[in-house]
Amino acid sequence: MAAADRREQILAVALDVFATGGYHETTLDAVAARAGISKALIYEHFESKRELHGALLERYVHELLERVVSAIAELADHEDRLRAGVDAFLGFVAERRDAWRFVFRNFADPEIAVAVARLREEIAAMIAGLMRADAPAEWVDEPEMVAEIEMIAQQLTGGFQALANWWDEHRDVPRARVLQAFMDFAWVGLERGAAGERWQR
Amino acid sequence: MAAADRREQILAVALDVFATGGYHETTLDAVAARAGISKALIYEHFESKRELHGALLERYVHELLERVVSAIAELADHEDRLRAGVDAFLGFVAERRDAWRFVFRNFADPEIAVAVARLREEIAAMIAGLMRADAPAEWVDEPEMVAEIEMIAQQLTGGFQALANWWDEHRDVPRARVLQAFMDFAWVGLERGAAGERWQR
DNA sequence: ACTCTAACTGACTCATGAGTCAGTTAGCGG
DNA sequence: CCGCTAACTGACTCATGAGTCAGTTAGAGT
Repeated sequence: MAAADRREQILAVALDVFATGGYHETTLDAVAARAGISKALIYEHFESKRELHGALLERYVHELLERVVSAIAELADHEDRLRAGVDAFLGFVAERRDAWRFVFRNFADPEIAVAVARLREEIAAMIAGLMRADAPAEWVDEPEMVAEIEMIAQQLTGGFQALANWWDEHRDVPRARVLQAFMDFAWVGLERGAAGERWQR
Repeated sequence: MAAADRREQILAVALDVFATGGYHETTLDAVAARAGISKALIYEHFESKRELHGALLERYVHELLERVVSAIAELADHEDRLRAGVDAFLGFVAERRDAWRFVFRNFADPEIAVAVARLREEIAAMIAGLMRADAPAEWVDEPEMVAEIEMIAQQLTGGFQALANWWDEHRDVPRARVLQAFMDFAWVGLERGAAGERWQR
């Protein structure tokens, strides 16, 4: 078997094994066994367990981010951006089931935490943009309001993550309905915010 | 040192150590060192590492559940129940910081998964109750609507969890505001549902 | 002062899993 | 048919961490 093919096969098997247990729970012996090769061969392709794990992490976090970012790219309207970003995320969950589980299992990992924080900031900025449209600008930047925005962003991202994970185990539900469920839920809050109903105490 | 006191001390130290790393990341040697005792002494009080971990899990999951359930107990109105339950949960996060982190780190654990599922069902039932008030009863029990309700419940619980965790690192924000942020966010969606705006396609 | 026991320890065994190495095989160019 | 190298393996080392055991100490009761 050619080296490049073998490397890909090891990555594929490792993705699967890492996706069911976490990092500490999975052993390279198990990966080797599942791939039908000896453990030593894994070390021909990867320096260490960490490197193997890191290669997967980088590959799929990058892909996920890529999808979201490029989906958002040319959209200006806040609602369009949110919908497109979330839909792209759902696309990843739908098409890369193992990868999603793998990523989800590693949400504590620094690399992922950074990516999630980035998305959260994106959403926070979107909310701030909405608020600015209806409230005095300096109001929006006050620490009280900043905290308010952060809390909404936390709830949106946390809620979405839970929803995505639920969908992973209810694939019969069409993607469009999941997207709609999120938009309904998120947007009513934001819409209200946009209408200035909530921000003025 | 009396046996009962020592047992409590070990539990306290173990809570702290387990709360920073997960189960696999923490060693009993580390717990013993932090407690200033030998590892063997831990085994005088607990059968195994699992049992020590399990004792903590049971204690605090039980306490958390207790708080929520007893806060909800005598309330009938759906909004009151949601507010009281969430506030009780926040009380736990506020008063038992280490315990919250410990519990949070173990969200993958079956025992916790079961408890969370129970709370989620509680919320799903509440949503269904709201819907029933405004929509034909048989409509609510259709599989399509059941999925819809589950998705909302997922978002509520997932969003709240993220919010609670955020609060854990932003203690300066008053508890009442966190509660309000959640209620604002959740209730606009539910209120709309109650008004029958969303359920009739 | 003398047990007797509960609290406690240091030094062990044993299993597991990461990482290594001295090779063996297979297939391909000459 | 030979030899050369890339792919591959079995059997190892080594570190770590769970769990054990043969004791030692301290202090309460007589």
